[in-house]
Amino acid sequence: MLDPTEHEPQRKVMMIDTKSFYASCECVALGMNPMKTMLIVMSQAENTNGGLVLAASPMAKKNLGIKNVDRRRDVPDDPRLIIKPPRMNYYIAMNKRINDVFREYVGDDDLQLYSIDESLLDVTSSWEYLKYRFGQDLTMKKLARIIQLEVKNKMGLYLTVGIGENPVMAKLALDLEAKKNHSLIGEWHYETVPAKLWPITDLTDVWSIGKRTAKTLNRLGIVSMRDLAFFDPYRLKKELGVRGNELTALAWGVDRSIVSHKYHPKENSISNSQVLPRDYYLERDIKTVIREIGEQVASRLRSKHKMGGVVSLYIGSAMSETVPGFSAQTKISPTNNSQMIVDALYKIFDAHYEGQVVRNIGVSVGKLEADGHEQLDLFIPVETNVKQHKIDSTIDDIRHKFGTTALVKLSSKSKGGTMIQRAGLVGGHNGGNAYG
DNA sequence: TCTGGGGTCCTAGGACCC
DNA sequence: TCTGGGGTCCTAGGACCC
Repeated sequence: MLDPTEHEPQRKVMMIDTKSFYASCECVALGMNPMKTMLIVMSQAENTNGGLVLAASPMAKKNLGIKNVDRRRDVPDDPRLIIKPPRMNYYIAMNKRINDVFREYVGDDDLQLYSIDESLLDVTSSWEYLKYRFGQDLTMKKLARIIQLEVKNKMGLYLTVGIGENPVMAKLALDLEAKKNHSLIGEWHYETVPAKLWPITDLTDVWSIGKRTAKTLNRLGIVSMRDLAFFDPYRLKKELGVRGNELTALAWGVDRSIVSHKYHPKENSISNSQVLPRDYYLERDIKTVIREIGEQVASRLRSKHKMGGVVSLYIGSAMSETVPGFSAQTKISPTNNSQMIVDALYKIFDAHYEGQVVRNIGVSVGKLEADGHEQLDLFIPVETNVKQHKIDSTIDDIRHKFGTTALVKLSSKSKGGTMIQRAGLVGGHNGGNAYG
């Protein structure tokens, strides 16, 4: 077979993440070295049995065997271990500083923020400039080292760098090689994919392949990435639809997307969800939490000046419950009004609820659009609409000034409410300030 | 894993229209 | 009516990632 990747884009791409990001940020805040300190960041929400490990420093992982998502009870009682609550806003600020460093090496168009601790850099178009600046013998590995050192010197953080000829290859190099190398750098090319990717037999190690997909592939007799690469692509397409095509490309390290052509995924939905601290038996209590989460989502919509046109509710049953949970959604006329969103949630709930014992509740609002031109619902008197808007804005003001707990509706103080315990959370983690 | 939380994308199938 | 086919919109559910 001729080289099927011969005509694929050959660019200079890096996927960079920060080693144990949250934990490392806490280490440097204490003036300590992230690679030499045993530290974990642990949330302390009521419903996680007193805490959940969100990040562990390399030494905490290595010496104490702590893993992310461990529970408090799994954490050994060791006097050397430093335990810190999460401060999302601080991590967001640190992430911004790191990306400011990246902008010295690539233009804005060639930088894509992938997650809170991962960024994609395409240095193809700045390569000549970079060679001029750092020497004609510059290589991607050398450049990775230069960037690592700058961030280490400026902020005390250690970067892990995956280098590839396209975004997905850089991501694979990061996940599958860089993290294991002492240099914290991994470099892949199309030619090295067979040696580095194909031997993998635990398919879930590969980005975008989860447990279910791995199982489906196994069922087709595919037990390694090599098998995947050579599996009949037409049959795979037939079995898995477009996903089949994506998987074949993945096995060859192929990805035709270009960073500077990145499409800006417009924010499509805002959601909040929680595992309740105990099983909920009473419909009234369940509805109280639905209202709280609905109000929280509505408040986030308003602070982003967005309105949502579809509301969805997810109810998860307790483990002991035989009746399954449900999720359902409904279209609404676009709004960010708390009462309208909660009303829609209640309508969904009433239509589907069959008395289940509940442990999980989620609310999502989608079809977002900019607010400011809200259609007034013709069936509600104008004054009511305006008045409701005023009430919501006032509540938001108070929450901004005094924190989320300052104003909790009376029913939240009943047994069902969880708002008080959850106050101050950002993205489900403790934001470390009044309002995220 | 007796239950973390926020988010995106894809698909199947039904309703409805031309 | 034992009737075709294409397109769009909508909902429920699945899968995966950080």
